[in-house]
Amino acid sequence: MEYNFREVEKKWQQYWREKNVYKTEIDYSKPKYYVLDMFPYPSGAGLHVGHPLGYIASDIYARYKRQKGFNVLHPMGYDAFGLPAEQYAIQTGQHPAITTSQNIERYREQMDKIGFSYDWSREFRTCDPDYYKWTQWTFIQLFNHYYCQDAQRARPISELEEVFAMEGTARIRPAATVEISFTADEWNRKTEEEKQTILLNYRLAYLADTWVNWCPKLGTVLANDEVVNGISVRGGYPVERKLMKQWILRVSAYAERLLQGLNTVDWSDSLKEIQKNWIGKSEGAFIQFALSKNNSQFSILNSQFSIDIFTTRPDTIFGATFMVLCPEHELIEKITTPEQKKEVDEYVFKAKNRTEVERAGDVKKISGVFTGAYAINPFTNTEIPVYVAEYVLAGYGTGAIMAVPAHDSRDYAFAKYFNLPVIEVIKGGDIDEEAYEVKEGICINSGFITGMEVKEGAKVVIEKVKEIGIGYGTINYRLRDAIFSRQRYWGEPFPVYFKNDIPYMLPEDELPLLLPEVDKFLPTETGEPPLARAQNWQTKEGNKLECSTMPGFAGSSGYYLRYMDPHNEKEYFSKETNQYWQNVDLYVGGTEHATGHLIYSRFWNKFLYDIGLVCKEEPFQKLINQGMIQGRSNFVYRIQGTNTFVSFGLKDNYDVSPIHVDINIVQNDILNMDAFKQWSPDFADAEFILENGKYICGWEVEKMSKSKYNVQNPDDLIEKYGADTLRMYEMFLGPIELAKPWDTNGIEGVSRFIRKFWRLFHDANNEWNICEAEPSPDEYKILHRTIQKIENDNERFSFNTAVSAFMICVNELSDNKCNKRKILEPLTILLSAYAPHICEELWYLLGNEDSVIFANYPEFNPNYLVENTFNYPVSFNGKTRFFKEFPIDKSISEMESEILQLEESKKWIEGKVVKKVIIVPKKIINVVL
RNA sequence: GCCCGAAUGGCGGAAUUGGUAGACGCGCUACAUUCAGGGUGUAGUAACCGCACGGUUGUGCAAGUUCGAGUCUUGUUUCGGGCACCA
Repeated sequence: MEYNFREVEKKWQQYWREKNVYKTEIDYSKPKYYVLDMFPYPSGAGLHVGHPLGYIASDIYARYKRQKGFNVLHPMGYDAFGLPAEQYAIQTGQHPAITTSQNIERYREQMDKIGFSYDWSREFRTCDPDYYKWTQWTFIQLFNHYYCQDAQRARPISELEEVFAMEGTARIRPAATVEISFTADEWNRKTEEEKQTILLNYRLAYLADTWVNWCPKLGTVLANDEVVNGISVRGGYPVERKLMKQWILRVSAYAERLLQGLNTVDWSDSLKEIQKNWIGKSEGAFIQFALSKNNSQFSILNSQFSIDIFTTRPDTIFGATFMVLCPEHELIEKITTPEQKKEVDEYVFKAKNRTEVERAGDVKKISGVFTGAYAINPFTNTEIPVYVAEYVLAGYGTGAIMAVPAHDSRDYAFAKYFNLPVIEVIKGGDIDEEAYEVKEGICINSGFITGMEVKEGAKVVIEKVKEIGIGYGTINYRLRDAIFSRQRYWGEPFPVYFKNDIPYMLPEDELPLLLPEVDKFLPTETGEPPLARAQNWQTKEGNKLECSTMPGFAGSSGYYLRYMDPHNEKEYFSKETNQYWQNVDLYVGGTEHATGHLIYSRFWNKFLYDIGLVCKEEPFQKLINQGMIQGRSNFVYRIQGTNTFVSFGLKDNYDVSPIHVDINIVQNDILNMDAFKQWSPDFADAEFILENGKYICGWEVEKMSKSKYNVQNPDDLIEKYGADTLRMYEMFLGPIELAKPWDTNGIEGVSRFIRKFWRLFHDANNEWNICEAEPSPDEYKILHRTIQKIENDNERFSFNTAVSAFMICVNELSDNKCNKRKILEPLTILLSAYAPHICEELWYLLGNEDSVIFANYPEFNPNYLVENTFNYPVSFNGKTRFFKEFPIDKSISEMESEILQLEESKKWIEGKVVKKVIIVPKKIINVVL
């Protein structure tokens, strides 16, 4: 009988579900392996073929690892809080929880059809109170800790309070929002409120006024990685800058460790590079420039102020001929002279109110205004003018710079525009033409560093400023703190209440703080977030609760930990489960999370590491980025003004316009003309100009989208070809990490392979036909070459070449008409990671249901001898099967009786009667430690 | 502008350590089975010259190292990705 994939796949999926074969428990007799996919946000559109690509790869690897004797944790869940469900709720009034549940149901259905080996008993959603309780709990811990820069780790805030009471800020260096100092006496005299306000300056989760990306259309703030070119990633609305009181995570405190940690993980270089750039470490100096006392009536006042700058080029300080402040700089109003005030105020007002889009729009346009004030270059002792300009950013360094026009192109352009002096301080350039921006060379016109190499000069200048007491060498990071408040409904409520406007944490035993019901999912009339609409949104004592909710990345930052112990009601996860599962060994997902989720998660994990909750500092040991699957659109060509369509090869002879056509009515670029006529009433009476009797469509690679009619739904492909074929074809498309267009054309090849594999076990009349004879050396050779190749490919995640190897193997066996059990049986195990359904069925037909697998040494090839062997139970298609090494000098019956006497074998086989013993090459299931 | 990565037939892509380039699949061509279609099987398929034996060229482009380069070095072009007034 021909292979009936519909029946077989349904049968085994049901079997796996009913018998819970993929349920995973801690098992100290086996080494652990944790394979994780980036869990999906369940959108209304369901899965398209791009989504499962990574899931299939990780599933293959998980199954492969199980065969190798590892205890594999392979869970799945949903990132369920988020904007789309809320936007939908605003439009329709339907509660986001309902939309989310429906979408999840659809996702689950689609995933089940692909035959994944997830342990679904561990599933949870980030919107489950049982889960977000621990998101809230972690937030409280962040609030209760500060970052000690000397110890390079988080410490309890209570320790800081003790130090403050004993010796003030004199000797301690906590990471802070603003540098402040006070003595123990001053601290002890402060009121409780004042103390709490000061502590916010140090907490890892703190509340502060900050410039945020405000999206008026969405009515919420967004994190930097949620904004691209001044446009919101979700929805594509303009984003502006606004000063607001927000919860913020002090991610920047971990900048150095986030950077160093990259050296210890196995990620692609490009991904590490992205994170490195995002963290943006630069070494330089912090230097104070005193303001000149000579200018105007502010002279007395000015002597109190200095302009603090950060520079990576202290060696060029002799060329600093002016200074620039960002428009947000607090010094501006204090130093601007009356004559300049009007102009400055206007400039600052305009700059502050410009949206990010507008600002980004004219990066090249030079603008700025003189404040009337002068600073003093501490080394040349000359007065240099102070400007305000947009090209200096508030969020980086100190928001002020010393401008060295000779060696910085932006300063150069600014100096030329305002006619400011340009002093060359590094030899080699032509500063009449352009700025000479090199990082090496000889210093000139530079007082005591003249003649030195640039690097040496920088060192000497740093020593000198330190000596005078106006600065020091320092390291600056571009990584900014993460704004953690969202003015939305569908997110985790903060476990925070306010007393006299000071925030306090709820007691841990009152968690979870449940998301309240509201009448509408919109902000209130007074502009407060939706939670302000909730009845009695206050504590038992009547204190006001926080109305913002947490952002999408809150729930996804620590979800991988919860899978270890998902039903624990007392803890996030138990120490024991964390000790066993440690961290994620293999994480599979898209690069788009490089500067978002993957930074936040690492931060989250490092914090939990500091407080002793997790045993590994890095959460994801190896990471694979599956490439995006692009769409492959098909086109028909209509002759202008007619309803006649020209085939691709002839279109150049006519004046045609291309029209997207649904890829579901095109096969191998050949249009199904009848289906086309039915596709849209517009085309009902279409006529065609054909080539060789066929209508050939054109094609192009584009983003997969509904409007381009190029979305390929996995369900349709499974219906037509089966899950095993889909799984193998997605792998066959190309290297997992490469972006590639989806092209259904090749799927026939894999489908053919599956049928061919099936036919190996059957005769010409499709009757079961397996031969028990001893295989020939040539046949063994085919098998063992394949085992070797697949093992190799699996280990280096080269799934596309592995599929090729299977095809070659089956072609060769089929050429030799080889239907020998001893060849096909091991192949079935080998292929089961890729095509689990057909292999499970064949295994069953082979009569191997309750079987013991023996591994032997193939006699003909000593290369397959492996020195260290272990007797492990192996898991194959979810069922644990006993694996025992088979010495060459014993007969099968001898081994059979030996194994049946073993206590362990009875345990492993769970009381089942062992019917038979199967011999396979040991390499397939050997554990290599 | 800066930082990564890639470039191989009509197409997707192989080539694991510098050692027969083009595996495997799609598509295409021919033949067999068949009323036909589908399916299956067999043979061919980088380009050029040649009936054929065979020969020449060939991994974006230009040089170099080497007995030998798709692979290493330098320069260059194009495409993709990241960052983007980051001082």
